[in-house]
Amino acid sequence: MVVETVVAEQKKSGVEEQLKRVQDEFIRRWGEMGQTWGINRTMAEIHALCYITAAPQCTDDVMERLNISRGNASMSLRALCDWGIIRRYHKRGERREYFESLSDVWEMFSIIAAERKRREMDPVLETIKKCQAMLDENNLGAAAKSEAVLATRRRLEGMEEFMSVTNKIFAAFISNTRAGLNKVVKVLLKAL
Amino acid sequence: MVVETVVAEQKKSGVEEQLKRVQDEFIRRWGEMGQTWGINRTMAEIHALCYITAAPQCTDDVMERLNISRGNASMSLRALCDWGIIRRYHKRGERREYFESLSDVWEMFSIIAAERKRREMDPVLETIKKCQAMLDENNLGAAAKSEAVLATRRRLEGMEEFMSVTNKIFAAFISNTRAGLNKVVKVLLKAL
DNA sequence: CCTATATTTCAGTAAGTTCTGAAACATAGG
DNA sequence: CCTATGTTTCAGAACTTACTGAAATATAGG
Repeated sequence: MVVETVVAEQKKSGVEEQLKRVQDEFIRRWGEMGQTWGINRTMAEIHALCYITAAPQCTDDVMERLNISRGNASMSLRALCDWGIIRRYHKRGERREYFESLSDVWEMFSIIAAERKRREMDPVLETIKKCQAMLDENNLGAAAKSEAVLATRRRLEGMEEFMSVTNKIFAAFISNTRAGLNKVVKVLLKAL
Repeated sequence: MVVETVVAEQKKSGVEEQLKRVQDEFIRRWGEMGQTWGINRTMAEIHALCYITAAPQCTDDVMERLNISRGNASMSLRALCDWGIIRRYHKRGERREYFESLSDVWEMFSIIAAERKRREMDPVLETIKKCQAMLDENNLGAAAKSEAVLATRRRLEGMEEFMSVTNKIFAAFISNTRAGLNKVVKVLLKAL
């Protein structure tokens, strides 16, 4: 009886350890990826932790698991909430706040894509348009036909075409639900 | 006659100034965008300069135009060549080296996408697969059915599905020519 | 109102990155 | 072989970003 309990506990602990190793592996890789996409390592790691554990984590959980200070945890959690890819979660009767990740990866991607489109792609398109206006015949008169001006115009057009197509693709992803996205992806993969 | 020449020169100089303003605008914006996508500002600016001028630039051109040191210019130009989005260009009878940007934006994007897929997305997929293996029934026995393990598996699967679809889309873009890409994009945009 | 607990803020510091400038290197042409 | 011209490298400086730890703030519950 006693022996059985011990064995069961060992088994359980073995599984938990393995689970922890799996989580650590995932968290590390996610953090590394975040960095190269312009999200800082710690924020990416916190998000990975919330996502992979599939359970609300409190500030102390995050601090202990990732070995970071309270200040850092607090600020990074807030930033992730601002992005909208984790949410505050209140446990009844508990004082402290918990945080949980969205569970749908497609939804997270949509949120991130929307924000990056707005902050980084839209301004580029705007700049291209502005540059084109600056080279308009109205502004430049006959000189608008000079080879240098024409060459610049061609370059601006090449970039504009690319950016506006990319922008449309992003916009489509953003405005679609999971189901819609699946359809899109299916169509796309068949066409390729 | 003399007067006419002067007027012509003034006009020309006006156009050149305007062209320079356009280029500066484009370069600035491109540099800003690069930063948030994990490419440093200077490298992005050098690339923008080569692209928008549509003419081979030498090291001194780059240094003067962007106000950077010779060392920085040299190293950044090399890095851009390594990426493959600008190329060395030898002018007959000239000692110094020039650099020109690829002219096709879609081709540049393909090159960048290929590299980022290889360096950042493939490792994540690999890690997910590894994590899944670590939670296999073979490794964990009966405990593989515990709720915690099942929840983790579901999260890994969600991420795997997303990453492998994204990966396929990237792969398709990478392996296609300009014409192929256009077709893909058309199909996609119609489906949305 | 007070205490215990939880959270946020922020000045200072650590870590990381980008850049400069000068020296070393490379080479074409005399 | 020497000089003139151009390129690369790299140690250290300048700058930027991320993090800590402690103090300030907030608030539930007695």
